[in-house]
Amino acid sequence: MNSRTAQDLLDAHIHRERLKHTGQRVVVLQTFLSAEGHVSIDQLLQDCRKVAPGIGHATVYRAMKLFVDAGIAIERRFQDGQTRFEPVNPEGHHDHLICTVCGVIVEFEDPVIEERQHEVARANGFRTTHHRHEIYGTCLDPSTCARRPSLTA
Amino acid sequence: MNSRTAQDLLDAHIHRERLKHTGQRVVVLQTFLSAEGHVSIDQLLQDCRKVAPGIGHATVYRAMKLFVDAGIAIERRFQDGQTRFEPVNPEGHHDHLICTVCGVIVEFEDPVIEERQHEVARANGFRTTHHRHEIYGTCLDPSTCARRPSLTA
DNA sequence: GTCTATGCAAAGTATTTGCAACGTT
DNA sequence: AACGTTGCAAATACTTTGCATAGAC
Repeated sequence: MNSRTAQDLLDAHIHRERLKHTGQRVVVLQTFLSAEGHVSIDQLLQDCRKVAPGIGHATVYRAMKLFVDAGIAIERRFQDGQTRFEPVNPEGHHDHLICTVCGVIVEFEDPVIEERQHEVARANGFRTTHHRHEIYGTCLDPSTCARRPSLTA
Repeated sequence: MNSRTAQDLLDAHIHRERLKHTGQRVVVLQTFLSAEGHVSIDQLLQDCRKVAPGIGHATVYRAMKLFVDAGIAIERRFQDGQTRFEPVNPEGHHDHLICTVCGVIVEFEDPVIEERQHEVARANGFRTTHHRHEIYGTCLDPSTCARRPSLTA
């Protein structure tokens, strides 16, 4: 999602809910959009403080919740205990491949799996709303893998 | 997994690691095995206390970690913040369908999806070790769905 | 007797909430 | 002026850890 769309979605949501525009929300939004996907609150807070030193952690939590409501961000929880956020992708969702050694997160999307999930749900008397699919493994190329910092470090 | 196998695995692990057999571990193991899958620590603690009133929560946490190490239990985290445990299934793993209204958790296993995951991983230069796949949706049958207590309630 | 396990309380994480001061409209 | 927002601190929820005592071997 580009900065333009995100800002429009936020404006619309703020107007709809009778909320207010604030400097902090602009900072959190810009920081969030310029971070590479899958940012943790902690990382986000640190980055925001480079621009707005006085910003509090509760503000970042509250802003991210607002962005989720506004349709700008998606909340993700992997296995490391921290909630991470990524920008909504208007062209559709994707799932994740995660290396347990170096922590790199790769996005994927597979129509066969998507299709099959709906069939499985239907066969069990469910209507699918969303899903979570994470494949854990290790990078086959040790040279690039070993150099990246681990997710759990 | 039956009680017999679980006990054997635990005995083996205890012997291997030079640990000790204790009454509490027996209680937690029996309680865990007789609970239907996906028990939370909290539920487990309450159930254990029916049999052994003095048992502490730390003991249950420690016992479950031990069972995971022994290959008896698997740790699962769904979206509700609590860690849940289920017995290891020796015939292979399965994934989950979860109703967001009533909270019922149904297990599924689909060879097409399994196969496809490995291909996706390979295509991205990964070797799969494990994965997590949860499909969220709603029960199509409202009569059974509405009667069950919600996961998030 | 040695060394692990237990129960309690305290500490640690991640996140949420109460509240007075502040900023937006 | 009215009301949502902020930053702080306190509260909450879940899990882990320190420590003295109890129990297994």
